[in-house]
Parts: sequence; C-alpha cells; structure tokens
Amino acid sequence: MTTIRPGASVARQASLRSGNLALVLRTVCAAGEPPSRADVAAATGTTRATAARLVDDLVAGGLLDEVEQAPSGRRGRPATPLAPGARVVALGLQADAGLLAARVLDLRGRVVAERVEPGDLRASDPGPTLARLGDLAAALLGELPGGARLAGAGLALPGIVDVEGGLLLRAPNLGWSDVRPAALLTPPLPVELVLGNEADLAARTVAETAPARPGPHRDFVYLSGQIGVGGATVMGGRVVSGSSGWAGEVGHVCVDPDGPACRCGSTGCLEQYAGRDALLAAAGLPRDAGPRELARRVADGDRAARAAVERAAWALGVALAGVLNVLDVPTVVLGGSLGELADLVRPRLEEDLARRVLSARWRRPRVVAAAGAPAAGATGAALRALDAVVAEPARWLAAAESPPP
Amino acid sequence: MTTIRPGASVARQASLRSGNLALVLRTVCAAGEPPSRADVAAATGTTRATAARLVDDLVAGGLLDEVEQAPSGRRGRPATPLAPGARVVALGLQADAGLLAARVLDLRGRVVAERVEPGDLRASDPGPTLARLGDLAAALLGELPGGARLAGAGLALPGIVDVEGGLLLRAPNLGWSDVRPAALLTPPLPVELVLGNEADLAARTVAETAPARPGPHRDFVYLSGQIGVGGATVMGGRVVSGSSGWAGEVGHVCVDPDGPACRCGSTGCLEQYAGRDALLAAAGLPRDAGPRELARRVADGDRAARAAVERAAWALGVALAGVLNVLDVPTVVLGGSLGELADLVRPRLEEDLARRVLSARWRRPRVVAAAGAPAAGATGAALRALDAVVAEPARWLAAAESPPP
DNA sequence: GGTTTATGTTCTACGGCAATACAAACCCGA
DNA sequence: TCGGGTTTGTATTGCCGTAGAACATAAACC
Repeated sequence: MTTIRPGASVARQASLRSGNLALVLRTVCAAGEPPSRADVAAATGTTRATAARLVDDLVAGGLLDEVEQAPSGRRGRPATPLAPGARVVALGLQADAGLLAARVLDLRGRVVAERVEPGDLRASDPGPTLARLGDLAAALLGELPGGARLAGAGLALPGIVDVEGGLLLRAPNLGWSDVRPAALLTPPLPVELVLGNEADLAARTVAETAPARPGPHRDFVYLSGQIGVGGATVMGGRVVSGSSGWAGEVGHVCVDPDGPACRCGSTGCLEQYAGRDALLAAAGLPRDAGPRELARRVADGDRAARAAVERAAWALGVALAGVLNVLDVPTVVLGGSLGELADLVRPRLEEDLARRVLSARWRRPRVVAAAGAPAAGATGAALRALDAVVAEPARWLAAAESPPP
Repeated sequence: MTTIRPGASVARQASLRSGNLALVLRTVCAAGEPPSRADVAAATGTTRATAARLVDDLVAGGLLDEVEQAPSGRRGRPATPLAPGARVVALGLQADAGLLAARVLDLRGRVVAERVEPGDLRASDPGPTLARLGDLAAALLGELPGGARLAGAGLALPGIVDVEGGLLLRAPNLGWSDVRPAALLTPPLPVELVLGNEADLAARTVAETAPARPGPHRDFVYLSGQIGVGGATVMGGRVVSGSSGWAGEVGHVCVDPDGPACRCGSTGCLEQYAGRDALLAAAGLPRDAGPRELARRVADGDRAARAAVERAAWALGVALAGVLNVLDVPTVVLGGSLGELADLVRPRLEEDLARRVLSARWRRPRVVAAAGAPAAGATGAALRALDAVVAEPARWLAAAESPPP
C-alpha cells in the first residue's frame, strides 16, 4: 500500500453548505447598504429560494439581522433589509510603547466600547502592564449590552510573535522577551486570546473598513511608524504573514550598509532613519516629542528638522523601492507617526520610487496616509476575530446551537 | 435595490464534483508511487465508492491511466495502480539571452521531447528569433507520439510581461520592447501561448518536481542568475506574482545607494554586483566566459575572481536580508549561473543573513543551489500549463467530451 | 379596485456523496 | 485442491443541498 500525505479533505455536501453560508454572509458584510434576500441571490448567482434558506439560517444564528425597512417608494413587495448581526462582537487589545488600548467591535464594524490609556511603556514590566490591560478589558466586557456574544479576542503587540504558541518572542521597544500574555492577563478572558503583530493588524484596518468589507486599497505595503518602524504587506486584501508569521519587517531592510548600527545587529536599517526615535534625535528634539511637533518645526523652517525629514524620505525611498520591486504592489500606506509626516515625505518619496521601481513606467507607485485612528492594532485584532467568524459561519452556528436559546 | 459587487459565485453541486475531481487528480499526481483507488479514498477521506467514481471519470478523460500492476506479494485482491495520464502533454518554450529552448512534458512530469539551441541573442531581432523558436516548437510537436493531447503552451521570457495581454513589455537583456510573441511565432501554435517571466517559471520547477507534486521547498526566494539577476518568491508552493505579475525583481533591490548606476535608472542594484556580466567584468574575464570558468579561477586562487565573488556574496547578503525580513521565507534557492557559484558564496551569505535577518535567531535562513537543469524556464512554462489542467479537470473533461474519441 | 411589479415562500426534481452490502481476485494453509 | 481470510472494486439505497417553477404577499400605479 502506498502512503500518501494527508492532503486536503474531500468536499462533502456539508462543505457546500458551509461555503455558501460564508459567501452569503460575506456578501452582506461587503455591501454598503443593507441588501435584501433578492439582492443577495442576484449578487451570489443563486436562486432566491436558496439564498433565502441560507439567510434564514444566518438570521437564526444571530450572524445576520433583519433591520427595519425604510419606505423606499419603489413598487413591488418591500424588501427586508439585511445587516451583519449586531450582537456578535469581538475584543481587540493593544499594548504598545505609548499606550494600552481595548476596543470592542461588532460584526458591522462599529465600535461598541473602547478604552485607550496613554503611558510610557518602554522597558516596562510585562506582569503589571498586562494586568492593567486585563482590567481595561474586563471593564469593557462588563459594560457590553445584554445579548452580546463575544466571538473572540486578539492582542496586537509591537514585536515578533509565535501565533500558534501564544508567545511573544521579542518586542524590543517594550523590552519584553518570551512573554505569554494570556497567562498574565488578569482576570482571564472568557475566550481564547490570539496574538498578532501590531503592523499586521493595523494593516488590516486599511484592507477592510469593517469585517469582510473591502477598504480603499487591496494591495499595499503598510508602514507603521512607532518608536521603530513596523510593516506589513497586503495582497488581495490578505495580510502576507510569511511561513512563520514574521513577515513585514520593513524597518530592518538595509538602506545603507555603511550606515549606523541597529539594535538588531545589522547596519543601516530603515528604522535608523525613519523610526520616531531616530527622526527626533536627528531633528534635535527630545525623545518624548511627537511627530506633530516635528511637522510644525519643518513648517517653521527649522533646518535640522527639515534635514531629518529629508533623510527619512530618502531612506524610505531606498527601502520601499526594494520592497516594491520584489512584491509588485501599487501603493504604500504610511501609518502611525509616519502617517502624520506623509505630506512632508510624499513628494520626494514618490519621485524616488518612480526612479527606482522597475515597473514604475507602467504604473507609478503612490504613497498615501492611513486614516489615523489611534490604536489601529486593537481594531485590527478585533477585525481578525470577526473575520474568522465570517470565514466559517457554519462553525459559529453549530456552536450557537449547542446551548439552546 | 442595492447593487453589490459581483463577488464569488455560489458553490453548486457541480462545483463539488469539480473540486473533488481536482482533489483526486492532485492526490495521484502528488503520490510518489502509483496509488490504487483505495489509497486515493484513504488519502482524501472519502469512501471507496466515491473515489472510484471520480477516478473512473478521470480515466475516461485520459487524465489518469491504469498502469500495469507489479505483483506485490501482498494478500487480498490486487490493486489497480493509477498514474497521471501520459497522453496529456504541454509545451514549454524559452527565449533567453543565451539560448532558445522547447520542451514537452507530460502529466507525469517526464520530458517527452526537447530541443535546446544555444546562441547569443543579446540585442537580437524579435521576428527572426521567434520564427526560429517556432520552428523548434513545430518540430517537437511533429514528433509527439500518436494520441498525445496538447493541454497548453507557455513561453518563458527574461523580462516584464503582461500575461493577460500576451505582451512582452520589456526584456533588457534581449533588447526587446513591446513584443507580441504569439503573433511572431511561426507556424502558429495549435493552442494559446501564455507568457511568463523566466524566473517565475524557473522557480516553479523548484516548487514542484512534476505537475502538482511538491518539490523539496515550499517557501523560498529563487534567484535566477542570468546576464542580470531575476527572481521570484514562492510561498506555500505558489509563485507570488504581485498585483500585476511583476513581482520578484530582486535584481533591482538597492544594495548601496552610492553604488554604480544601473540600466534601470536606479543606483547600486544587486544586479550590478551579482549579475553575470558584472561578476565577469569584476573578475577581469571576457563577457562570454561562463560561471564555471569563474569558479575555476577562484579555486586556482585568482585574486580578482575571489574579490568579485566575495563582493557578490556581500551584495546578495544585503539584498536578500531585506527580502527575507519582509517576506519571512526560510530558504534562498540560487539558480542559473548563481547556482553554479552557490558553494562559493554560501558561507559568507548564510553568515550575513543570520546577522541581518531579524528572525534568524529563531530560524536560520539556508542557501541552496537549484538542481540545475538547463532552460528551467521552459520546463516551468510546461508545468504551469499542466497545473492549470490539474486545477480544473472538469473543464478538461468537458472539452474532451465534445469531440468524441 | 384592478393591474403591475418585485419580494419572499413552498414544492418537486436532480445530482452528488455516504453507507452498506456484495462480488472479485489474490494469498495462505490444510 | 479447496475453503478461509483479506483487500479491492462495484452496485444499491438514502440523505442532503441546490435548481427551477409555481404560488403567495405587499406595495405602487392607473
């Protein structure tokens, strides 16, 4: 007998149903206006009968809501508008060098509740810090409206993370190594806590404005300007996480091999030119100044500030040109403190990219700023948990059925 | 009525069948030894009855063959071994600066016929060159055994390609721009010719040793050392082609912004250090010398040759560290002339990567040489066409049914 | 108030896979 | 030589999900 690798499993009729449930739910989530069953049928290419059956199951499981119909003035039987289930929510957490954040989103992408607590967490102690974050989370979950069902929780961390193992391997800016946040988060959460890289999760908020609703860009490189520079790549609306989930470290792309030494052991990393600490130091500003102060000085004509920003733009051009040559994405999204400097670096950066990117003569790369909501990582963490539900509604329905309502 | 973006279409029962046909075919292709129907059932998780039904359809369509059973000595009814259909073949072509190649592969990954014609095609005229390639292809197709059915054809080109449009936008080493090869290839092929980047297609030969049979590496960066340096990224066994198919231009990652000017308009591109022309020039060798001559000189202790290789290894370290930081893949595969120099550059390159790649302390990147078959691009082009059949056997079966055998 | 129009529901038909039983082909041992 | 054991391949039945068509419903239009 030949032994064959397990491989994928066959598609049974249940898989068919499961896939179509996901398709219907995704369709409703992606729609701008609440669609009717007939709209869903048209968009998915199925019959009204089948679409209705799938919608009914999703409504029964709370994943879709039948919302109040506004008088449309159109003739024919009035439609029943459908919206993603408002009672399905997820918790997103973020611990960063500059803040602790907790945010609850519902399936429609609305912020149900949030707490953001600024503070300097550089070189902090993981235990007390995560206990504070746990308190924030508990307070948030306590004030949820009745009937809300928590679909999952995520934690965005500025470092290298072992997602399967639930382990933060190293977060240089926090000074943390080998931390298991789920164990330190008190009181414990009622659902599993999934870790994630801050930039990966923040990029998700650009890729989708609400669970399964596509954002303005589908293919882009995201740069998260923090104390260092984090990054993520999104292709086809999905974050490219690499074979171990450590992709996107654009901050450590080498810009100049003869450049300054970096904490990571290499030399001339992008972070040494465009990271917040590096920028502020080059501009002669104190470490706790913000990007706005830097932007103000540039506007005032401060020479050191101008030079620092110019140098950052140059470094971004070298590093991002390499990334764009390798990945072929049309857009660079600047987030975090880099987002606040986007207008200052864009002219030079776009020009450099046009010169250095091989395919620029056929499609010129663009640089945009992320719509800067604070603690985007927390939002992204909640989005990821909700996306998991949208991807496999059948699992959710099965879980919801075991305890009868 | 709300208009919703088309989105994906629902899964019908036909999709179920189509998906399972693909799964069965993929399973047989991936297996090392010809499996029986019962093996297929076990590997896919379905019943013997269903597996047999699917296999029968694939056998009827020629996508699977029932091969001769060798006496196994095991008790029980002897199994009927299954192998990918030998009569399903595809044509792969390649036009490169150093050769023209045509190769026919069957669904088992065997070379059915081939022609490789060396020659210097730098700054050549596309018309006559492609006519020569067309002659090669016609000769090859003429000598195919009776009953062979051509599933598709592909052409590997060292440049930027518009795959949908069938247009070669620019191939600097050939000196070609805006060429439409399908129109210049005489006599015309009996199937559609799909273009592809040479490095992308060569990388495919590393990702799979035969159609749908996984190769030794599933996640890697492939570097194709030609006159310049092409590249491709493979993640999860799939070539990452980017949003327009122009990904993988590792050769134009900036290694040193103050380095020599590159044809592409940038400065200090990797190609200026590790491309064949650059390497040979730095070693003081004539342009038409090969990488073996260079390797021989290094072994003989030639100082200029050693310095050239050392410099290339340094540049590869800087560029690939950036790529690995962004993509998180564990392996670098060196192909083409770089493959022949792999043993010379590996020590320094692996050391530099270990220092510069952020995740190296958890998983140290490895550098390997591609098993160097000449004209890997042609093989990859044929593989791609065969993979398309494996991915959608139902389409092939439908097409095979319309003209009855 | 009848007609038109669009939505939502009900019912039957068809196709695909699961489960089971059964037939076929080989090895083994008496 | 022949029956038991074993594995493979095939036939039959039942379940399930979608397609298709007919029907019911609720509004606007005339």
